[in-house]
Amino acid sequence: MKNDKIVAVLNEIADLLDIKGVQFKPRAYRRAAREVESLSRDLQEVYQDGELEEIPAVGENIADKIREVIETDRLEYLEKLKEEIPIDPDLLKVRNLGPKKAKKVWENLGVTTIDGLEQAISEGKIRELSGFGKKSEENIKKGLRIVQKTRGKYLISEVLPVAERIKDKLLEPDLFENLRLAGSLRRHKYLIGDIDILGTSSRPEGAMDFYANLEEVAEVISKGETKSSVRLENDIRIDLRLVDGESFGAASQYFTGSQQHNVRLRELAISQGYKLSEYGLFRVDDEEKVAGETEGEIYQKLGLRWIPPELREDRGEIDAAKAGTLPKLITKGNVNGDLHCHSTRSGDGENELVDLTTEAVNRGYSYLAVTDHADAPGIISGIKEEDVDEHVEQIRQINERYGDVHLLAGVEANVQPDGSFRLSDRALEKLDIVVAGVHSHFDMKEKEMTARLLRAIEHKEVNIIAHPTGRKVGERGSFSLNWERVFEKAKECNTALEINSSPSRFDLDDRLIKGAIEEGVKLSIGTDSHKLHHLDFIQFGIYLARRGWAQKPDVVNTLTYEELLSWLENKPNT
DNA sequence: GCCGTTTTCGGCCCGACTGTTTTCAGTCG
Repeated sequence: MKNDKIVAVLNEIADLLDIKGVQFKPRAYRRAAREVESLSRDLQEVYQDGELEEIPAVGENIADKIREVIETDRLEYLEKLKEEIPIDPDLLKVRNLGPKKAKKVWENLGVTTIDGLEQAISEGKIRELSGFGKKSEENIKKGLRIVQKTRGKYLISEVLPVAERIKDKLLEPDLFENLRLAGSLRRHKYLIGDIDILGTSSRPEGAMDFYANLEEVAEVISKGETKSSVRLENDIRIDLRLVDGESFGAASQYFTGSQQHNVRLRELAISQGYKLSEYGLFRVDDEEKVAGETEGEIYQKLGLRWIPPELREDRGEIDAAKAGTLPKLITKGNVNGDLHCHSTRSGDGENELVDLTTEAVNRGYSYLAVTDHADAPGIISGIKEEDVDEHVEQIRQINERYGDVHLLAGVEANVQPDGSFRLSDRALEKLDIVVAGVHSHFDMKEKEMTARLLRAIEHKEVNIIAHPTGRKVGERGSFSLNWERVFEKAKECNTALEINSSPSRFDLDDRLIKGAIEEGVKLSIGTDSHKLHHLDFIQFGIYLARRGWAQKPDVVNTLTYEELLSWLENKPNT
């Protein structure tokens, strides 16, 4: 996909213009970058169809620049800017060093990189610059440590339990009347930068003191009466904001974000003669407050339905809220089963069938698919052709003994480089469900990889494509695929694409989910469980689905057992 | 540089905290 590259180019232009001190243009470039980022289409095709300028926030000038990058793989305008300002874009990722200060260290000290900044600090040069001092140096030094150590992001699966625990602790001594997790965590993004907590307290000073002195706190970054930030021992940062009860809704709205959503909302408020801040919605004429206690009344006063936090990304949700066409998002209660689990039959699986059954019943599931690895190169003791009968028989026996939940006999078959499978069609036919996934040869060219996956999608026994992009979070990128063709084929063949809920994968991601749904493709939420507690990952898959605007009918494991069986059998002949 | 129930020019979100500034600029969210 060219989109990522264009997004990077546009953001880099914005950064450099910021450093130059240019007004407003950086904002324009950033908005365009955001719009391109949220496209579910490949920019190459938008370009070929001559529709670049139909992308919101992309006008004549930016469209020209996108064209130049696509055609020549370079951009003269950016190259000139970089010559003029040779600052490495990574330098701006250092906290406490914004465009103005970056410009200063560059002009006065010739610093253009993170390494250069580190050296300038160690030589004591930073504190001598005008506008800088000992404290500034100290803060930049801290920022430097963070950027080098963590690159700043954590998985929701790591952060959510921490946030819940801190919130519970804060509630213990009766200092807060209200507490709510906000920010990207409330929007259920899978990567979280920091934890935002919002509260009300009649004793703000005591509340802030208690917070800053929690045993988990390693460092107090800032501390005021309404806002304090700390860093925990594990380096995660928490921002706590206190507001009055009558502003709690406005503050919830504001601190939940995203920033882009908020900017849009404020612009909408202005166009209607209002001013929106974290304190409430105010009429401009007489500064009268017209809403603020709940989020709902703010959206309502602006002529909108309340928007679920997962959708607040400026991806069309405001227009949908205006038109009353917001999706009715899938919920945990809609999910009737898990369609990707491993048992001890997979070499790397630890779940006994009996335990899986019990756990499925505990979760109120009607069915659970046992999709053990099929034999393939690199797979430890996968199911071979001659094991299939035994696998099926074992699951049938469990089903006879425990009537409360239906186990489905399945495999996770490896899609070989040519798109075929090692198990014969006869073996696959015997199974209730077949999940197919790519587990090797990740670096094929887009054309070959697309052909490989299309062949798997149209195989008459394949029901679900597992972890369709192959990416592993923080480890391996997606492989190259023509998504329009994948979506088209998946829809035509009634093959579902998986939302793999395992934190190491989170694949598909929200943007591709939205794209798939728009093309009419069915999705399946699976946990890829190898241990019993992995079954809980289903929650993260549902979060992802919600962020991708998924509704109940889009997801096959919201079907009842009978409906699911009929879906599994209803594969058109291709 | 983009955009428009403020339309083809004149706007572009808003506030808290910090530090170095002696009245406010810079950064962040």
